[in-house]
Amino acid sequence: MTKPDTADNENTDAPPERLDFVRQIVADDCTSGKWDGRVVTRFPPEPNGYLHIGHAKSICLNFGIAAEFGGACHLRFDDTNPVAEEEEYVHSIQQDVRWLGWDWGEHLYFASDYFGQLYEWAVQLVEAGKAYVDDQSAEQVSANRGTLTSPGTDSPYRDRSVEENLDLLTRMKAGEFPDGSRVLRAKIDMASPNVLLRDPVMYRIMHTPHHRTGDAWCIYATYDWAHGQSDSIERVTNSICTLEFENHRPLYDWYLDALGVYHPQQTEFARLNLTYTIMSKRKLLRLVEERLVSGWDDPRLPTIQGLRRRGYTPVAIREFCKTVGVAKFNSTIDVALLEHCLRQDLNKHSPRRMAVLDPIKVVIDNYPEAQVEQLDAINNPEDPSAGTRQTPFSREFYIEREDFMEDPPRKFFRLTPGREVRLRYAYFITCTDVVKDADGNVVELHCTYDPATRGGDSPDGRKVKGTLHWVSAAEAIPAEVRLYDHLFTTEDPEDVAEGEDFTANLNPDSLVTLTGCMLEPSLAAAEPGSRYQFERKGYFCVDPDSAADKPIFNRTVTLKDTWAKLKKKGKTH
RNA sequence: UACCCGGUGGUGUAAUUGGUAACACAGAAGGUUUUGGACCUUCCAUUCCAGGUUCAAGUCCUGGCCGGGUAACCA
Repeated sequence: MTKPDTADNENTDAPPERLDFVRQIVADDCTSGKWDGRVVTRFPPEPNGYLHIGHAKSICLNFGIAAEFGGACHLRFDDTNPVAEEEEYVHSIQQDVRWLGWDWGEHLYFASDYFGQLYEWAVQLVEAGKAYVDDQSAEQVSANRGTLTSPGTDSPYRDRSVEENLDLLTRMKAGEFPDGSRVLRAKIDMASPNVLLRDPVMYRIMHTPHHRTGDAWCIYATYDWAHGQSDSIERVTNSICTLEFENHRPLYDWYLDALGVYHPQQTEFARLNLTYTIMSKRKLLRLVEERLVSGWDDPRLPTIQGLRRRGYTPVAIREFCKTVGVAKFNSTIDVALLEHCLRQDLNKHSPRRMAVLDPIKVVIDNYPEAQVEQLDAINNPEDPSAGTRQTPFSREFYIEREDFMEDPPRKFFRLTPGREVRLRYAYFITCTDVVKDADGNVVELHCTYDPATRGGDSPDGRKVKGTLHWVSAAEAIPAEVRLYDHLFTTEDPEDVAEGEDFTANLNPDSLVTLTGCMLEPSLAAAEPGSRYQFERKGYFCVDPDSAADKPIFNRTVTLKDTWAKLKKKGKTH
C-alpha cells in the first residue's frame, strides 16, 4: 500500500541524459579546475512564504547538480528583512525540501548568521571610500536615481569624509536614528546605464525584531549587499538564480571585487511558468487571504503543500523538473506535462480499487438473494508483486450513473437495455429493466447474470465491449470525494479584460464535492495520505480531514479518458 | 527612448560545438486490452527575417524584426 508523505521519497533519480547550459558550465568548471574541482550550490529561499512548484525547479536544479557532481547544496535562508519573515516558514520550507527528496546534510545556513561579517565588510568599504551614509529620504533617493533613460544625480551627502561616514554608520547601528532617516550606500556611479549600479542601498534602518537575531540589529542589509557575500562566505561555486537577477550580476560582482574576497559565479535561468496556474507569491497570498482557496495547502494550489495534499508524489515532481529542462528562454509549460509525469508514477505504484462516485443501484434478478461471493481482484496490473485481494459481490450493487444510457449513441460501449457488459472481476450481466421515478429519472436497473462468466471470462469466448466497475451494496462504505480541476479556466490567468484581474478567471468548478460515493470495503483502513487508483475514474488519495467514520478522498488526477474526449468533441456517433 | 537577456514543431527541451533537426508532452490515425487506463505502431518543424562567410550554417558575422527583464530603504 502506498505510504503517506515522507516514507516514499527516497531519491535515486538518474541524472538527465544531456547537460543543460547550467550543468554544462559546472562541467566545464570541473574540467578547467576553476574551483579546484569543488561544486557548491545553494537554494536561498526567503522565509516569508511557502514553496511552490516553481521553487521545486530551482531546488531540483541546485540539489541535482550537487548530487550529480559530487558536491554540496546549501539550504540558506535569505532572512535579511525581518518585516515579513517568520519561523513558521523556515520549518515548512525545510519540510518541503525534504519531502521533495533532497538533503542539505550539515549545510543549513542563515544570512542572519553573517550580519556581523557583513557589517565589518561595510566598514571596510566605507574606509576605502566606496560607501557613504546618505541622509536623504527614500523619496529623495528615488527621485535622484534618474530614470531608465536619464542619469541620476549625486546625493549631496555623497562626498562625506570617511570619518564622518564611519561615525554615522556606527550610530546607525547603535540605534540613534529613526527608521528611514539614513541609509548606507555603495559609491558606484549615478550615471550608470544599469540603474542598480546608481549607488545602491546597502543598509536601511529598521527597528524591527528579527526572528533569529531578536533586537540585536536595527540596520538590515539589502538583498544585493547580503547575497553575494553570503555566497562568498559559504564558498559557493555556482550561484544559480532566476533571470530577473541578470541585471544584478554586475553589482554582485562589484561588491565581491571591491571587497577582494572569494568570488562565486552567478548564473541565471528562466523560472517555471505553468498553464492554468499562477506562481507569484503575492497572488497566491491573495487567494489565501481572500479565502478564494481553503489555505496554503489547498489541493488546487501549486504550492508544495497543496500538491502533497492533492496526492502528487515527489518522484513525479522531480521527473517533471527534469523533463522541463533548464534554459534562458521565458517559457510556459503545459500543465498536461506535469499531469503526465504524475500519472506515470501513480500508474506504476497505485493499488487499484473500485469506487462508485455517482451511484445507481443494480439488482441481479437471477442471483440468489442472500448469497455473497468473494471475488479475486488484481491490485495492480503494472506490478504483479502487489498481489490480489478479495472483494464481495452480491445480488445488489452500485454502478456509475454515467455507465448506463437508455438511448445511447453508437460509440457508447457501456450498459444499455438489452446489452451485455462485464462487471470487472465478476460476471457478464445484461440489462433487462429500467426503473424510473415520477420525474422519469432512472433510479434502479434490473439485470440478469451469466453464472458461467464468474471472474469476468466467458467460457464460450463471447466478447463484450464494456467493462464496468461496481461496489456491492451491503458492504459499500459511503464516502466524500472531492473532485479537483484546474484553478483557472484560461491557460494564462493574467489574460483578462480591462479593469479585471486574474481572479476573474477563477474556475467556479475547480472543486466539486461529492457525498454518498460508494467504496469497496477494502478501503476501510485507508490511511490519510495513501494513494489509490479508482478503476476507470482516476487517482485518489485520502485527505488529512478524513476520519474512520467519514472517509474523504481527493481526486489527484483523472485517468486519460478517450470517451470523455469523444463526448467533448461530439464524436460519439 | 537607456541597459541587459532571449527567439528551434501546438508546448517545452536537444543537436557530437560548422556536417544535414532528436526526445518528451499535446494532437491525429490504427493495433491491443477484463480499466474507453496502461502498452505498441504511424503521422505532425527545414530552426524569427534579410544578407554574408563556407564544400557545408539551427550553430559563425552584419543588419533588421519580435519577446522578456530592469528605475523597493523587497527578495
